[in-house]
Amino acid sequence: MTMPKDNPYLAHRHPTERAISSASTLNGASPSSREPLYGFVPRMVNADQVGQALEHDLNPFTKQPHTAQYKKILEARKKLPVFAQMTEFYKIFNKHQIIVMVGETGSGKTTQIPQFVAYSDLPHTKNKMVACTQPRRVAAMSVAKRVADEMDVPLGRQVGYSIRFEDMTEPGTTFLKYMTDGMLLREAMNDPDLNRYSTIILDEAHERTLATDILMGILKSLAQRRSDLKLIIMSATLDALKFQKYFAVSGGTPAPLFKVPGRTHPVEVFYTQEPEPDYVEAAIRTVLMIHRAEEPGDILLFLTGEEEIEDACRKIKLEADDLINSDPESVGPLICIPLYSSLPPQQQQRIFDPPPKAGSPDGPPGRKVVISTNIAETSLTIDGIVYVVDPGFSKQKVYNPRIRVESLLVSPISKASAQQRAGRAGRTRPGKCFRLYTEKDFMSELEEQTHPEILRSNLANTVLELVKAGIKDLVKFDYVDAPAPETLMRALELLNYLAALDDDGNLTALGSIMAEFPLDPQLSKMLIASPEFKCSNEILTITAMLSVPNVWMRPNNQRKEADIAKAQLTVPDGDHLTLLNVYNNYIQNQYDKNWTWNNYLSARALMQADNVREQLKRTMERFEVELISVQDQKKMFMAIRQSLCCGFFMQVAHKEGDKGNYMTVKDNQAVALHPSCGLDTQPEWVIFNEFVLTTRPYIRTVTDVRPEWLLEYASSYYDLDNWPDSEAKRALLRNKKKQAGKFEARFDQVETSKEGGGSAKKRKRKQG
DNA sequence: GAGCACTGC
Repeated sequence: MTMPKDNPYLAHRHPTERAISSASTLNGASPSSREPLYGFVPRMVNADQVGQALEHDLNPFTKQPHTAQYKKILEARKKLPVFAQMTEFYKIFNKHQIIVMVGETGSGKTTQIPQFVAYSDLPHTKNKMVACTQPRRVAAMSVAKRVADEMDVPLGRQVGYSIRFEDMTEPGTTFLKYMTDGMLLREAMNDPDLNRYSTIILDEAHERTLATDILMGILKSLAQRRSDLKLIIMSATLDALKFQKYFAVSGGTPAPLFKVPGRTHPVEVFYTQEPEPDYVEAAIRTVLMIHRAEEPGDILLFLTGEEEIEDACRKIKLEADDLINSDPESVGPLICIPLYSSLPPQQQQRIFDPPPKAGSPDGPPGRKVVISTNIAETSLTIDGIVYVVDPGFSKQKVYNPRIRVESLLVSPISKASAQQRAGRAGRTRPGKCFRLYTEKDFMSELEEQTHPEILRSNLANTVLELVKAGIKDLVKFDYVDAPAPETLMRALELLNYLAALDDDGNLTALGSIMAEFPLDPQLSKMLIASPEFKCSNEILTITAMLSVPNVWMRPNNQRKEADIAKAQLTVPDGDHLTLLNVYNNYIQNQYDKNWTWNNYLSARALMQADNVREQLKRTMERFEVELISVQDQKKMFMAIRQSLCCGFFMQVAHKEGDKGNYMTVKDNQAVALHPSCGLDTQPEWVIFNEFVLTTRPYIRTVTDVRPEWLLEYASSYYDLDNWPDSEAKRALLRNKKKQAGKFEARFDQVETSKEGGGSAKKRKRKQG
């Protein structure tokens, strides 16, 4: 094995390595007056040494005396299961490059392991960092805050975090960094050797997010190039062996396992005798049964989506009120709290409200029921839950590479998911979990694990990031679970049509810039092309608006009012232009929350759009993508519609017949304009942002375009010779012929007419 | 004449 010359950890293999010494202390000084890290040799540190350093009066990283708060927190840390196994941890960590760690809920792994590593790596002495990734922003933030407190340092100095829109680190000072997995993946794209890190810890690896999966592949091969880099993969029990095998050393010996027990209470699991035909009805019945018959304690019910949840809330409330009225002596009051991601944060906070008080001083106590999507399975923990009701379903993303469509399907959950749900009942005391399916179905029908995201996603973005990170052969890339070859093919094909990759699959100059934008490739292509049409300011806004959740609110009881408000802001030429108009009005109204409220718009989504817009703007400036606008509105609208064609030429539909039926070009999928579409006519050609499969196939966020733009700005895709026959193809061929005729006619006339004259006429015709 | 599971850059 060859060692890189600048390997800072090679030193300890040589007698010249020096342990940290205390220049200021005299011989014979007592241990506590020495440097706290006196005698520490990087990666040969043991638990006794660390134990002493933790008890030292001085903070080894700030050289300041420890505060009283530090001592108090330290006592609590010592009670964590992971703390008791520090000796074992250092034995394994010092000896191996890659380790897999299993630590159940409550073990303290996320806060403690990175600190243990820091005491061994001593990254601050080598200008390195220890990184710990998290799948979610809030986790990265809150854990960093906790660890900064534990280490007695201000957040953002020695301990920091890095998430999109927020870098709370100080270069040169921060040596322990919590970050989102996506953020580390971005860094790997521009610095494939990740040289600033001495150890990288992937936390929650069992969740198998797309970014964590790709990072595992990248880090596995990086570990071979950088023998000084250590990796820790932290996961739940069920997946540990899979990761141990994946990270096996060259001889085939699995990576070593470091295991720490959790600290949770037992949960008793019950199954139904027979399968339940209607899981929502069964769930409501079970909640009421618990409320009537079980000891005090809050209930968590898992359902699949907003509508189901709101519906169940109403029904449970009604039934519970009936129960109380008929039997106030034995049934206490009950509140139902819905929980899903599109709820405003303020309403999400309600899950932490205490349960209602007893109706009378001697009456039965109240109970809280939280009805939640999967958000309560991983992202949010609610204390005080004693009963979990699990119907066994969730909405899951599925990707069909054949028609290039991602959609959401209600599907049975996995065993791992069911276990996670049950565990939510045992966080504060022993609990019960009611599964609304039979034990036999649990054993034989449920998959062991939820399919990793990489198998359920469109990979266009990921492929571009990987190519940018220098990974040449994506088919041979060492995936933990390899995606379907067709998924990769579809991604490569799209990137090639967008000119991000050349015909040999090499990154083009354009593709290299596209990869820098945190966007789908269609959007980044459109954005980069837009200065040519002199509307990059507007395309920037539209791109930001397309990158955030839906801005339109439509409350159940105010649909009519919401639709009227929306009509006021609608631009009939296309939904993309409407999005631009909404954003501009939002700015003109100075980000006014009342204005958004009165217009049935989501203030949260608009704020997010503004935030995204700023970030994208900075990237544009960095790569000198010019920011310009044409003043004339007619010209501007035309330019925007042309820019759209540069990115979304593969998402075009052609009207067939006069009944409003559309057919996507090339794929020939029958679709209809989504009812939310604001077009005042049914144009022959439209470009759409997304295809959604609900009650029928719809295209959503749609704008009127002209076929000649498609032929001109996406000539390689619209190479009609290779197309199967279709109405769209014949219409395109007719248009081509017409354009050629016009061109010749213009030649004959000598006098050329100005561009735009014809379009004004067309608009008049349309409106008249 | 609809509906956004959940993350992330």
